[in-house]
Amino acid sequence: MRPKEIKNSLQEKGLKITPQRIVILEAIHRLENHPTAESIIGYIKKAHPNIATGTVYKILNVLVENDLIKRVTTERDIMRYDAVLENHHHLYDKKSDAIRDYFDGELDKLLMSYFEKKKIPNFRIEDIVLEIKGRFKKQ
Amino acid sequence: MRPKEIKNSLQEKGLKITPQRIVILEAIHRLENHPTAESIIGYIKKAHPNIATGTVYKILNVLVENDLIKRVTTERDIMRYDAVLENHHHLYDKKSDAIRDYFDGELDKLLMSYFEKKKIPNFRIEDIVLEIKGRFKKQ
DNA sequence: GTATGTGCAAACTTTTTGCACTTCG
DNA sequence: CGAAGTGCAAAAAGTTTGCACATAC
Repeated sequence: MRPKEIKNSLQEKGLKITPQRIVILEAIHRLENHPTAESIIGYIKKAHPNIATGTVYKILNVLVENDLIKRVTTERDIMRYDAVLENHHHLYDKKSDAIRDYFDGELDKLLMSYFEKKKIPNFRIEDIVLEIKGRFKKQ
Repeated sequence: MRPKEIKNSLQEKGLKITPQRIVILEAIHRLENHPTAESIIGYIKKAHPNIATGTVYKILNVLVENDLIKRVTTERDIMRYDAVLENHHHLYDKKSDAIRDYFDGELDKLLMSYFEKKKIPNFRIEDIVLEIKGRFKKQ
């Protein structure tokens, strides 16, 4: 994602374009493996030591509320963030805390047709994300 | 789950049977909607006001480590627990914080056969849980 | 009796909040 | 210029830890 696109995405949501927001969005796009607030702060402070921790948290909440980033579901009590907005799934390593993205359009179609036939009573599905848990093999 | 079964499940794991552990296991089985530590503590303290908060957290960790309960994945920084051990999926309400269980053996078979054909490179799948996000309809 | 578990309070970690100051548009 | 955003420090929220005492087996 280029700087121009980041600025546009903020503007489209009616958010002011500030250096802090740009830097945080860039960091989440750059950092692999669904960073925590802590790792985003660590990464950013190298280049921008004056940015405040509280500001990072506030901005992360604003970005989530405006659908510019997503929170990743985990079993832990720490929040992690994802810059990928297209529909995708997550691979969770059972031993390490690694989480990787998994894209599979064929699977998405399969699920869509499955749930078109089989409705869940009293529930309107908007979105399905698979938590695929297992182990990464050393390559 | 009857008291006898709870005791057996602790015993099978080589854990000592204590009143605190029994009460906590009962609470998680009884409380709907995947309770937080806080709601478990609140529920328990009504009948057992002397049980310590720290003890509840320690016991929850022991129970998770011994596969007697599971942590539920959420986007929030609060841990929630699940007493249901059989394979199942979760329905997340986008507006409230409600999470309901969803059982679907047909879906499980479909996914199993799908991933038997289509392997994920460098990953060994152990378990698949669907996060089905949407809205509960008022009935 | 001894290993294991509990109660309590303090510490720690992560996130939120309030308010004066600053900046974007 | 005014609304929105930031920095800072304090507070809140959630969880863990250490240690003396208690209990299960």
